[in-house]
Amino acid sequence: MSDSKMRRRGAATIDLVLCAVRQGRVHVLVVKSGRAVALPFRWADDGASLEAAAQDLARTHTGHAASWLTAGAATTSKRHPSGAVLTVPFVGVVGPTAAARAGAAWHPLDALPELAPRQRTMAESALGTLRLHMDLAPVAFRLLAPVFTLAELQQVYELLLGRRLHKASFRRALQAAYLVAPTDEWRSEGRGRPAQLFRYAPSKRRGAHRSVRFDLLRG
Amino acid sequence: MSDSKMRRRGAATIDLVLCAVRQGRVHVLVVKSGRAVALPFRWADDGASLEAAAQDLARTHTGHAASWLTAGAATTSKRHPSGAVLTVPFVGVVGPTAAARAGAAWHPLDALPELAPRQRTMAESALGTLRLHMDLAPVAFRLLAPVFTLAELQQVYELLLGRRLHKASFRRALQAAYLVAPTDEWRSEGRGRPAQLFRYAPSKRRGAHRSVRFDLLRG
DNA sequence: TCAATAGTGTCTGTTAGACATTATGGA
DNA sequence: TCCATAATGTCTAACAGACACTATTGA
Repeated sequence: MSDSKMRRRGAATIDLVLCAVRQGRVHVLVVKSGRAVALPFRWADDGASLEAAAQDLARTHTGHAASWLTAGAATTSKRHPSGAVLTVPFVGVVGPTAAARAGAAWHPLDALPELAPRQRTMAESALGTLRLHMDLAPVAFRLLAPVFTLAELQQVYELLLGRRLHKASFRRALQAAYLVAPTDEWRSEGRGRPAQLFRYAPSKRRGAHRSVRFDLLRG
Repeated sequence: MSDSKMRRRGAATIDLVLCAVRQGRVHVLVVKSGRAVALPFRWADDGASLEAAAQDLARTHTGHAASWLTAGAATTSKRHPSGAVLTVPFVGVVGPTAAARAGAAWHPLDALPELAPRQRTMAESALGTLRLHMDLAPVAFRLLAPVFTLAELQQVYELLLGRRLHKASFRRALQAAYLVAPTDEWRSEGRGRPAQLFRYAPSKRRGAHRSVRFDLLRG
């Protein structure tokens, strides 16, 4: 590899903010390097595409590729002594079952550990990035298992939007958007009536897929 | 400068999709190089920030800095023979009075000239980028002069959203959002009653700045 | 005057959100 | 049986969109 020679050719790094919902909160993946923690990052090799490199980061630390991924605005930094390098920040999501491998850990987004200033900024803006894309991309659904209850889906929407939604209105809007289809499975969660499981199944049929609107309030 | 040596250190290029509204249509700035046309681009110098470099591009070709600017997702390309380089695409807007300098020209976005495939993709996605940000950033207002009529503002919204809006509803939503303030100036445009001029003046006061919602249709 | 555009008040069908009720499981 | 959660029906205040009307200029 002839380390720094080869790798410096692209002169860019990939930083990844990988998000998942665990125990009702948004978590981000961090890697432990000695005593400190940091977001996963790597040098961009010349060969691979940037997105492939980011996916490789996700696979390395969780065993799963991100189920949705987007690149953010690149910035210059002085991370390397021999000159400025470009940092390309990625924001991705994985489902709730992806475990952190050795050396990595999930950390609540609303109580981040000590991070480098730039990485802290990236992590804090990740939620806004997800919110920005959730109307046009299936971000919320990629944070869930392939089948899910409507309560789980509503919880993800509430986490992304940062506010409580109204249950009946949420389901009406969902129905009007033709985004989910019921399965014939049900799941019993402790007490109470079992919930029907749904899957993500966007449909073009009649009604031209109105995007899900939520001015909804309260619970 | 010892050309390629110095400039290659960052190994990245800036591409700029600069947008403006002229004669009721969205235009993008292109530069003529010989017979072909291309989007403005330059190598990223080590010293300047990427955004500063993009602004420099705007100033070079129009004399004005972009009044709003955002960086998109970086991609790798093979533009340079000595290896892959990163391309950081910027999307920016300028007001309606910015003129194209010699060597550059405004071109309608809906009838683009022959461009390199990647640049064509960038230009075509620019409108989507503006639409994505217009709810959180004053994109629409930066496409206008400091003072403007409500008809002009509505036209910009219609261009960005790609559909006609309802006049009365548009103004009601605008009032509820506390985004504009009237001036004491009026402008007479040919026949008809003169229009009052407004300026962008977002306010936090009561009603917590509900973002402008438009499910509005028709004219 | 007429024509053209700006700006506003009123009406109505639609719907977000509140509320109540039924359904179905576990304890 | 009681409790907890799912799912759904009904009601109402709010509002998007339609429409009509007034206001104010140039021709």
